[in-house]
Amino acid sequence: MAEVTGSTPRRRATLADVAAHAGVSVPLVSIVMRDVPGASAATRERVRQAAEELGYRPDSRARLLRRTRSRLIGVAFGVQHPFHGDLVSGLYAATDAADYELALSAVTPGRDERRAIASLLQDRCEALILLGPHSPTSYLADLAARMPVVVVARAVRHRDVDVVRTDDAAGLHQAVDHLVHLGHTRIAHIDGGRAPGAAERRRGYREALQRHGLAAIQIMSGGLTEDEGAAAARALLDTVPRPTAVTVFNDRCAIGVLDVLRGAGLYLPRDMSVIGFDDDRLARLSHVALTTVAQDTQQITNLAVTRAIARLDGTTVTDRELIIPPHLVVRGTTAPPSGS
Amino acid sequence: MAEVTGSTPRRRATLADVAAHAGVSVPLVSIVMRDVPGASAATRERVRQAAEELGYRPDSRARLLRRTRSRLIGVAFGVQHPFHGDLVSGLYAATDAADYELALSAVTPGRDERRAIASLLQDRCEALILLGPHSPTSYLADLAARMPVVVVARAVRHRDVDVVRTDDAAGLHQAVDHLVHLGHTRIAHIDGGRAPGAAERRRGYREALQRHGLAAIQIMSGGLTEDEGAAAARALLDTVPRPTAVTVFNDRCAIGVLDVLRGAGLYLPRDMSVIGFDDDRLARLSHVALTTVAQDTQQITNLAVTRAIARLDGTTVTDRELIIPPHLVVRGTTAPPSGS
DNA sequence: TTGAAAGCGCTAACAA
DNA sequence: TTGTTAGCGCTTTCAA
Repeated sequence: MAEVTGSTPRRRATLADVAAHAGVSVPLVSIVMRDVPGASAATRERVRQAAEELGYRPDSRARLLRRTRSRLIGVAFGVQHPFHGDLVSGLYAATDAADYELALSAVTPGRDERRAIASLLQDRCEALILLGPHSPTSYLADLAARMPVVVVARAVRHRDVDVVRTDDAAGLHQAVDHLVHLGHTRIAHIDGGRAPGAAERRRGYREALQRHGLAAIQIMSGGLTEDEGAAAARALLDTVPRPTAVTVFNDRCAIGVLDVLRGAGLYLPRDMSVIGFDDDRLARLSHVALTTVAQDTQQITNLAVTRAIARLDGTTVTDRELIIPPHLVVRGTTAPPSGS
Repeated sequence: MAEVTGSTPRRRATLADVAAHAGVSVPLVSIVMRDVPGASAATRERVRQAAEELGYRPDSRARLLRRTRSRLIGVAFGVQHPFHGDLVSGLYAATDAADYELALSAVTPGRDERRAIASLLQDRCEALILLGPHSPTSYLADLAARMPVVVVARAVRHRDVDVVRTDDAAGLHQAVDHLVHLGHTRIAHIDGGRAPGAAERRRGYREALQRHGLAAIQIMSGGLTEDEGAAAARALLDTVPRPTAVTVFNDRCAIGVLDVLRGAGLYLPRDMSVIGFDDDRLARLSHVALTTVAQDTQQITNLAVTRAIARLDGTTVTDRELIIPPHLVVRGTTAPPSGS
C-alpha cells in the first residue's frame, strides 16, 4: 500500500531497483519474488522488505517473454451471453487452482471470433478454450494443429479438437421423462435452429418421445431469444390439438413463450407446462420460476481447464469429447395436464 | 493460412526467422510488420511473403516490453452484469479507433475487484477503466495517483479520479415530464436503495414533481432485482389513493412490478403507467415493451476511452466528471390515466 | 547461497 | 533505404 510517490520518479520499480535497494543481485530478487528455493531466510526477508518499500510489481510481459512456458490459457467468450459469464467465473477458479493464468478475449457485435482468437495468439497463450464458438470446423482444426484447443458447449467433429459439453440429448430425455411422468402425452418442442446444441436437444426430444411410445412429435421453429420464443408460442396456440406441454431450446426463448401463453389467458402451469434449458438467472426469479435443465458449469469448466493442461503436458487422453450430464430443476412451470 | 508444419520445428517463427528467410535485417522486418515508413516497396513485398510462408505472428509480449508505451488500457468488468457487456463492446470499438488495445479482467464471485485490477497492473496497462466499481474511494484514489483511472457508471468524489456516467437525475426528469404530459398527477417512485445512481434518480424524481407543482411525492423502497420490484408493487397496490403511474429504479425491478400489477388484474398501461431505467435487453422485448430511460452506452464508452487517452497524453482536462444525458424510449407501458 | 553473464523477441537510436 | 548496436525487465544457465 505504502508506495513511494515523492522523490522516486514515476517509473515503475524493476527487479534491478529492488536489488539495489536490498543490496543483492537481480537474480536473487527474482528467486525471492517467485518463491522458489535458492535464497536464505534472511535475504528473503530483506528483499521482501525492499520490494514492499518500492511498491514493486512484477512485469508479466517480461516474465512471460523470458520463460519458455507462458502458463497462459486464452479464453474467447461472447460478452452478451449470460451463460458465458458463468463459465468464465468457473474457468478463473479452475486455472487458479492449477497455477495457470487466464487471458480473456471478448466476441462482440463489432469484434468477431477470428479477431478475438488472433489477439489471444499474439498474447502467447499456450492453449485455447473457446466458449460456444461459431467458427467453421476447418478453422478450429487449423488452430488445433498448432496448439491445444478445447471447445466448450459446442460439438465439433475433428480428431485434434477437444470438446467439453453438456449432454444436451440427455437433458431433453430428463425433461420429457418428467412431463410424461406428470401425465402429459402431447408434448411439443420449440427448437433453437442452428444454435450450438440445438440439433442434439432436438434429437433428445425425439428419442425420448419415441421411447415413451408417443407418436405426436411436434417440433416448432424457435430460436435463442425471447422474441423468437414469443413467435413460436403464438404458433403453438394455433395448433390443433393443442399440446399440453412444451420443451424449449433455452430459458430466454422459454421466457418469451411463457409471456405469450399468459397473455393469451392461459393459466400456467395448469393449461400448459413449459421446460427451459440453461438455468439462467432469469429462470430462477420467483415470479418466473421456470422448470429447466441445468448445465453443470463447475464440472464443465474444471474439465476444460484440466483437459487443456493435460494436452500441454503431453498426457495421452483417450476420450476427445467429454459429455457432462445435466440435471432437471423442477420449479413452478410444470404440472399434470388439466384433464388429469 | 498455409503454415509450415513439416520440416520447421514447432517453435513459433520470430522476426529473426523472417529476416533470415527474406535475406534482410531484423529491424527492417520490424518496420515492415508495423507498417511504418522506412522500407522500399520491393523489400516490403519480400518480407511480407517470407512472413506469410513462415506463419509469422508478432509476439505482443516482446513488443510491449520493448516499447516505452504499451498502448494498453485495462478494463475491469462484472462478468455477470449484462449492462457491462454492452459497455465492453463499446470500449473495444473506441480503443480500436484510437489505436489502443484492451486488456480485460473479470470480476466474478470468486475473484474480487482488487485481484482483477492487480492483474491489469501486472500487464502493464497504462490506464484503467473500471465499470461500476465497488472499491472504496480511497483505493481508487491510490490507483489514480499512479495512473489514469476512469470510473464508469458510478459517482466518485476525488480529484484524481475521472468519472463518466449517465445523468440519472435528468433521466427521471424526462420520465416524469412524459407522465405529466400524458395527464398523470399521482406518480410514485420505486427506488434502488444504495445502488449506484439510486440517490440521483430519487432526487431527479423529487425535483421533477416539485417543478410541476405536484405535492404527492411518494418514494417506495425497491431494489435492483425483479423480486424486489414485485414486493414494491404489492405495496403500491395497497396505497390509497393509488397512484396512476410509477417510475422504477431500473428495468429489472420494473419487470417485477409489471408482473405483480398484471397478476393483480390491472390492465396496463390503462390502469397504471410504468417507466424503467437502463433499456435492458429485456425492456426491448416486444412482449414487455417497457417505456424506459436509455443510457447512451456508445457515448459513455467513447468518452471513457477518450478521457483515458487524454490523461495519458497529458492533455489538461477541465471537467473531471462527464455526465451524459440519457433519453426516454417510449414503448407500451405508458398511457394517459384511465380517468382522462 | 549468491552473483555474473546471456538472452527471450522485439523496437529505438544511430550510422552507413 | 538498410544494417548495426543496444536494451526493455525478467529468468536461466553457470561459476564462485
